[in-house]
Amino acid sequence: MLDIAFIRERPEQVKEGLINRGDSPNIVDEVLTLDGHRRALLQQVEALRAERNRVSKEISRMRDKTEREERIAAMRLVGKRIGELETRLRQVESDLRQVMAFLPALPHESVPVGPDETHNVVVRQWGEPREFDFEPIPHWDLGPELDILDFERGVKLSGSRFYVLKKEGARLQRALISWMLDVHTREHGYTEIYPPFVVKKECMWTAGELPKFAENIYHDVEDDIWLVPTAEVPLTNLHRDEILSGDDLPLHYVAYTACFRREKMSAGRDVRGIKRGHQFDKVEMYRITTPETSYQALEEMVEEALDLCRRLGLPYRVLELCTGDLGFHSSKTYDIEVWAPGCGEWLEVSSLSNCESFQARRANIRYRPERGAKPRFVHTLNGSGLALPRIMIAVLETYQQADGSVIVPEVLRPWMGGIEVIGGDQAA
RNA sequence: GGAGGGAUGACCGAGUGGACGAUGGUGACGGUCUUGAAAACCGUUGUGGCUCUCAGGCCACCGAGGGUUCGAAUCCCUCUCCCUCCGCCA
Repeated sequence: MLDIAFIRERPEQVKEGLINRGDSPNIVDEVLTLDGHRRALLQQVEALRAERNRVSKEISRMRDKTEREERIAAMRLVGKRIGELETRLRQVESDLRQVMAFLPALPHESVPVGPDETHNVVVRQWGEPREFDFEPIPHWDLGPELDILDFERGVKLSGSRFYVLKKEGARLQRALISWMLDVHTREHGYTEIYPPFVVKKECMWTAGELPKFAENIYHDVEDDIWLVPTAEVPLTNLHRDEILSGDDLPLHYVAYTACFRREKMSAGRDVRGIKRGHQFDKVEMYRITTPETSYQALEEMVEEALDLCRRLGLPYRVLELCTGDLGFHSSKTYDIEVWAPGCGEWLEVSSLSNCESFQARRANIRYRPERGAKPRFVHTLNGSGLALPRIMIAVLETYQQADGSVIVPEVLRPWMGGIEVIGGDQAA
């Protein structure tokens, strides 16, 4: 959600941001028109309410019965008028809220301007893709051959885009999750959170998922409860409607959740393998900061996510998303991609965003810089640290051997019960 | 699932139609006193909106949303959440 006062004062700047994103700027004029109506009505209503308040107090003190009756009759008319105006005001306010809800976050000035993902900029790169002396095979062949990944039974249970992990496959995922959580909590200073995996509709709206992305989220109609598409949703809502003390900031949270997405937008794409399932696991980093420190925090989060990739020995590149590829609620985003030699592509394993005050406004999360000072909106940041299926793909494909076995990266072995190789002689 | 009780400011808690944005207490902050601290005493201690050069003015907010009324924290309706007891259960 954008600041209505800001839109009022700098409409051209808002329009420019929308155009750079590839959105229509017309919505700004719509907002300004509704805002004008709203304020005009509000002034009328408030003037009448002030009159009613004043006269009602007088009535309570009146002795003269006739005069009293006269005033009550007069106020009855005023009340009726107020009621009419309030009805119109409510309508205008709800229209305005509705239109505002579709306004995306404005891109930060440092974000490269461009229409689509072809204009994203590679800002960092690390590691060399491994040289193979045999033809590396994709994980959708590797997994079933090792008997750690079962697509047919996943489909039998739940339909397309579902799969079953077994044996060391399941264990590898569990090891990765535990390891990531341990690194973030012990070394990067995060507080671990285990949130609900389903939330109320309100939480989806707050996080910016609704109303725009309703068709991508599963929900239960009977209880109107929604399955989280990312841990970012419950984490954003953790401090909803709170005024934090300046001393509390910055807050660093890390949470593991399963994530559920209907993937209606990408029907038919990436159907092979575990790259894009309806259900996937993710460890999510989340920070709440002051406005002054949020961009520094974003760089730190990127570094923390890259730290994991380096320890796993996975070559990566970092993309700075251009304005046209930016997510709805983000002002600046970096994507981290690792190389998967089997399927031969860069896989997005993390997306790190500074939402500035966009979510904070929707969620009404503020902080008091110091005692007695006025509350200000916080900045919120989120980033995967990391997304499991794609890291699994990269690990399996990168560390595969000619005999079809997979070497377990050294950093993970303590979480794998000491298993060094999946398949081969040590097969469980 | 059944029965009952509740939601008021940072916290506790009073308030059942008119001077209540809200008694009182706790905490916090400032001050007096003190060598210092404590105690005691005095004072301060909300959020948002509209208007506005400033000072200020006005409006709204007592879980949420409607309604009754000249006037609602207070009465009515709907919803949400919490608690207690019983039942069921990983």
